Amino acid sequence: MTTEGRGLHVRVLDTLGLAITAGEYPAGSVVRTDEVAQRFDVSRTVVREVVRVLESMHLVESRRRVGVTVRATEEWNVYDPRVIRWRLAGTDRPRQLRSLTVLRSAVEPVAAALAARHATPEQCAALTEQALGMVATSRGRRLEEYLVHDIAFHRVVLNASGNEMFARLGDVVAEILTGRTHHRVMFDDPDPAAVTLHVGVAEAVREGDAARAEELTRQIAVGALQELDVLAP
Amino acid sequence: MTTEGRGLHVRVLDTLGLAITAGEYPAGSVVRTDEVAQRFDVSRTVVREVVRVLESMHLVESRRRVGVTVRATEEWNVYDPRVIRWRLAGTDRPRQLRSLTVLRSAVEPVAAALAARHATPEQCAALTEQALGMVATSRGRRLEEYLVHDIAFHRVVLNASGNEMFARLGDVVAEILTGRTHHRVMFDDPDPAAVTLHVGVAEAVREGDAARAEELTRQIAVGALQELDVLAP
DNA sequence: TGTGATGTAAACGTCGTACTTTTTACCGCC
DNA sequence: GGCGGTAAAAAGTACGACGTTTACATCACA
Repeated sequence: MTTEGRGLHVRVLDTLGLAITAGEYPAGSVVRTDEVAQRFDVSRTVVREVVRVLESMHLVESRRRVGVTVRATEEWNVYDPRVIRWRLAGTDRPRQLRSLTVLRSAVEPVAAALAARHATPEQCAALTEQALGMVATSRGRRLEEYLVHDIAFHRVVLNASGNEMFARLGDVVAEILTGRTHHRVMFDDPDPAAVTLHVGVAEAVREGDAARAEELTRQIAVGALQELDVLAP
Repeated sequence: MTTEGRGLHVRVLDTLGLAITAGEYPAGSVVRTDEVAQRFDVSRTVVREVVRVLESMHLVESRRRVGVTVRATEEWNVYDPRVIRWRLAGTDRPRQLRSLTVLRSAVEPVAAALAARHATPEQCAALTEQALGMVATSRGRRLEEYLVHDIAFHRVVLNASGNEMFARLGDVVAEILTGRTHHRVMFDDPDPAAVTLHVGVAEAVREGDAARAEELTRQIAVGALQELDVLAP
């Protein structure tokens, strides 16, 4: 996540956002735009645009005569992809990972059930293809390849559900899975049971068996939650 | 939702956001900042801040030499509270309401189960109080009062789940319930079965019966979905 | 005639400054 | 000690200038 990219204000935004979500500025603390401008060596115009974006994420609140005050965590727009990225990159990554995994465990089973009803033939094919890919790469330390299929699989399910709110969680799931792979001991292959479950979901969706798709996905979710308990008690 | 409120840029933001989410600007169409500035009679500075916010919501994309282009619906940050508000106020309100209700039906049962485990005594008390309030106002065209208790009830459940992602959906649920009440024929009282279910959830949470809390909440969700089918086939 | 290099202008990006508005805090007066 | 007015601090807004990128057209050359 290099932040040097084009756009002067992106650098400031990323740095500030990361710092705030990491808790470097406790709730209620104030920042003055002039200070920020000076610190980053940019014009006040740029800072103001950054503040506007931070404000739209409910991370801060800008008030005259007092400055830009950091809001309490409970007010943040925690569904904003950028906020999620910042928090996953910050200090309370474990907590965040747990929250998101719980969300997954609630949403994905329902999404799978809907997918079983609405998936197009193309989506069914894609699902099977990704499941097979997972099988093929599930042994022999091919974790990176496995990850790609895993992410693609869950994305297809969420998209096939036909619900846009579900579909937009694809990035979150991708982030979670990526994080899990990269933070785990890289020597052990994926759980064979999980692989089987994925194949089963693909089957169930293809056959239009909503109940089974939901149940199998629920088992996948349970596995993900248990895994979290093992890693972070 | 008057938009005249303090802040010159809020007016522009609200107007533009509403127009975009309402589909007045098809995906790919371009807007020029100078045009907007002239149209709203504000400086380009203000427009640029608005564009930044719109950009952070993934509603638009700003590129040099071409202008501000509207993104496809699939790219929007549909979890942003403001985007939700705009869409609920716009033309595809029914579609949006359905998406959100499905999301609710996935999340709330799990949240209720978690609440049964984690709710504090205070939260249990609040839950019972709101449920009783629903009972008390469930007859005699007291829909507005009923609505207040209904919203408070679901908020407490989501908060008591202890999961911040769930907790942040409180506003969404409030929006849905409000919309339902105000768009329905105002003569019929709430479904008595739903009231009973709420009382049951409060009970189950208080007793720590996660399974029952989940099941009852699921029934509430099913009811909400069926209601949608009746209103918008 | 087709293809590639080149130039140009259009739009956003950034900056600095000046001025306005709101809100807080302080000070003096009753 | 309370009350009101005034001053200052900080964000809000405006404007004008210049920088930067890049789509598009034009032209040269094969």
